[in-house]
Amino acid sequence: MAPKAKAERPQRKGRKPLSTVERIYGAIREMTINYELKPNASLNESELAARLDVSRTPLREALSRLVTEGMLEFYPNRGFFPRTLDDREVLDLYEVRAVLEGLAFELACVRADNAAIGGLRRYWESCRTNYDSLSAQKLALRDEEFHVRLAKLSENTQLLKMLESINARIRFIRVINLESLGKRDPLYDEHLDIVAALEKRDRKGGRRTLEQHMRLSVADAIAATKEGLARIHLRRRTG
Amino acid sequence: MAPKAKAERPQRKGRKPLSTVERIYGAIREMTINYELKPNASLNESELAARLDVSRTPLREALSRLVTEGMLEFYPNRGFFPRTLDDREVLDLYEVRAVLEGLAFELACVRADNAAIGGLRRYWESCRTNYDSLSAQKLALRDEEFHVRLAKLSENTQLLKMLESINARIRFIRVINLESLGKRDPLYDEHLDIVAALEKRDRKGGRRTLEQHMRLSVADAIAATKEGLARIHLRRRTG
DNA sequence: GTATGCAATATTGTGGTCAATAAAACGAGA
DNA sequence: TCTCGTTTTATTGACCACAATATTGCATAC
Repeated sequence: MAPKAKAERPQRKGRKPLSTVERIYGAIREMTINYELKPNASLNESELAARLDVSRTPLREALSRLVTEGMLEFYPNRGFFPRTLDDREVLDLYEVRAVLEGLAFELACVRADNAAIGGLRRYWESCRTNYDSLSAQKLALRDEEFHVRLAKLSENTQLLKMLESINARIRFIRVINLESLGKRDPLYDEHLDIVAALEKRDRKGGRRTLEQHMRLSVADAIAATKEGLARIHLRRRTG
Repeated sequence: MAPKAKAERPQRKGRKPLSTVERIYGAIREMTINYELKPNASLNESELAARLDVSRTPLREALSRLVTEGMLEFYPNRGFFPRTLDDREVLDLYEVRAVLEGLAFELACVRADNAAIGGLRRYWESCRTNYDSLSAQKLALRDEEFHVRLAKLSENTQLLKMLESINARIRFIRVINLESLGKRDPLYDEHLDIVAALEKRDRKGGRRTLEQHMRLSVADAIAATKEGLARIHLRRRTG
């Protein structure tokens, strides 16, 4: 008999069944993003497995995924190491992020229709409510959401994925940065400026505004990582 | 006694011990890059494990790594699926790649010293030998090497990693593209132009040249993926 | 001939076990 | 008290077995 066809790919994500591995992958990802796992020290697989109530096999699969994502490092026979926080890496990521956002903006100028742009504007204007009393944490999430929505307008899936990955890795720093921000209005207005440029399809101008907006000074990066490390250390003491 | 310190991170990669997982990870990565695994069909873990002479446990860890890298897709209870080849994704990756290369170039203009730039020039000039008789495969590798070296001059590790990842994913397409190239001199000369711009620290001009150089037309992308799919299909019959 | 439900088969998911390796603790000698 | 080498302990590496799930094959009904 002729060889029978193998199983073809299932229909793309109707609804997610969410396996064990994917569940704990998300959980561990959140932990590393928030530096709840000691950076720079090997993490104990058995301990973590027990905490998550799974065995080491699926745990290691989840950890493996995080390796290529840059969340963890892996040393043979030594184990998985949560990433450390250093200003070189932060600066590097900021540089890449700025240029990717710039690309997203330019593509959005070309590809997004007015309705979609209107949606972005409405989203950000709706964030005006209680804006000044928001915690830095919440503000960071809304800011991130704004940028994600902008990126979606580019209609470039790969670009979106990379930006989301970078955003996750620098979220901790972003929060610290926003906390130290005295006045928040500039940030709010800059987003509106970006939307305005988008509406005018002003690729060059908008991109300039955006990349300006996303820049992180070396001094700020160093200060933020210093503060971040201190906070991680403190958290450890207090429990 | 005070709580003792946990194991700190080992000295950064003196030489790599290369564990089993990392070994097969690289092997499978190559296979997917070259589409030696049926795209769009679930791959059989037991079979592949036997072929690589390992058990399923380390195999699945390696496969998991490739998921976040975009090389494989994972569907719970269905298994791992080698990625398919579609022109939307190819175009997306090309767009991102162009802008990242542009960034690398600009950073290199600022950060690379003359000696390093000289090294890049010498590397590419050394590629002149037998240039026209090189296989598309070999040419693609040298081209990729050139771009990697350029990216290294940016001194941005994250950027370098992302570019390497993207390059791997589009290598197959690159080769097809290079094959259909009638005359190769333009490509060779463009690289020299880029080096020249770098030597002159001409950020804007060089970036323009570079992004021009890296562009892929929609038509070419469609043609290349079509050809690619045909080739994969053909290989299956004959091989 | 097509469809539907059930049985048989194949494949993935996960826990357990033990070997290999690294880290820690210990002890002898200087 | 420090250093070096040895023993002990802890942790990771990987195979296997079986459970959970999906896929295929088959038979019966319409």
